Amino acid sequence: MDNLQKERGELIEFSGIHFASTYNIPPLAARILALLIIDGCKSGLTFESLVEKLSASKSSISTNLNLLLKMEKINYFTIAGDRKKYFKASPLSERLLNYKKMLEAEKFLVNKMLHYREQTITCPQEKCNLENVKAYKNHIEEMEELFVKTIAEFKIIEIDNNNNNQ
Amino acid sequence: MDNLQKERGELIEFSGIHFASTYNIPPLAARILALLIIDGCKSGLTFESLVEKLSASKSSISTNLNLLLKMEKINYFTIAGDRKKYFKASPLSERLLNYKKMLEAEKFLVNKMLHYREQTITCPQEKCNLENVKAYKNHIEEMEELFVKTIAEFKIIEIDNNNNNQ
DNA sequence: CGATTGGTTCGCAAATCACCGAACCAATCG
DNA sequence: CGATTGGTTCGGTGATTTGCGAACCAATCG
Repeated sequence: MDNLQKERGELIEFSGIHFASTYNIPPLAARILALLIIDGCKSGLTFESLVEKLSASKSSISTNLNLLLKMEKINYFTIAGDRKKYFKASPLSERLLNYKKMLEAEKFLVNKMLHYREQTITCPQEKCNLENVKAYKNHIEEMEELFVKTIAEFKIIEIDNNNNNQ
Repeated sequence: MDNLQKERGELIEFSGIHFASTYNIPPLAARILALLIIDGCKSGLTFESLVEKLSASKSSISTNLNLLLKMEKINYFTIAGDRKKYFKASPLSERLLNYKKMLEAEKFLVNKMLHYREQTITCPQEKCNLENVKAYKNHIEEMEELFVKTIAEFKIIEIDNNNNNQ
């Protein structure tokens, strides 16, 4: 019981650090995201509860919530006759999309590199280098395929889950 | 000819931005890395030439070179009877390793999350959530396999290339 | 109407970062 | 030996980031 609380604390802390560095977001935004993933999965968390749980100011919570919304890392829903917004983390499939975007950036770069290299081959060593870049590009494309496949699978699971819970 | 120079410039600029954000390194470090990938692939670049080409101070170049060395994004070799160090970007397989590390961090997180969730199931919706996380974990493991496979393939190509060029 | 609630916006202050110049060190050269 | 070369270390500074409080706004309540 007490142990579970400790586990929860560590989970939030670690998630926070992880999100801050991989998504390049401020620490508080990362902590909000972590909290929404861990505690907000059922019914979402309100603005107020985030202010309390993270003991941060209203302004900081507001700014960082809007940042996360714009990044589509979170979303919110409302209840009729209730002025509050209930925030939730985006489904896991969104997280996969993020990695996919990183791959796309890498692919774009590799393509540019390839185009440049093709025009500047002057010695056998550079030819090897070219082959290397081509192999790297191949790998990225393989990864991309796997991603597209998995994201599709995932979306189905998530829709299914949603239907079961309504 | 002139066009090629323009392409080179754009390539360096874009690579710089990409590396700075995906590796979380200072702009200058990112530009050094970009330059080493594009110009340094043959015979490496010296400290001096980096200072000139990037028109940065010796101290900044020194600091950022050491950062990149520590991160294993670059390496250097020396030539007998020459005090200079020749810096090169690490082979592409190193870049794959970086993505693998990110996956590992994500896996670690998901495992923690899973362990916590298993202890806190109280309603059917949470059960769905658990299934979701498990599916996500599966995906990560699939990706990891693909990585291990490709990195191995890559290492072979690289060793091969090296032998051909000696 | 005024009071309350839920949330935003706007400076501002503290902390951190990125880069610089100058002084410095260690190895080699003449 | 002193001069030069290749590179490091240190203190500082301007720019950026992160979070805060206070004032504010818009919607609802009594």
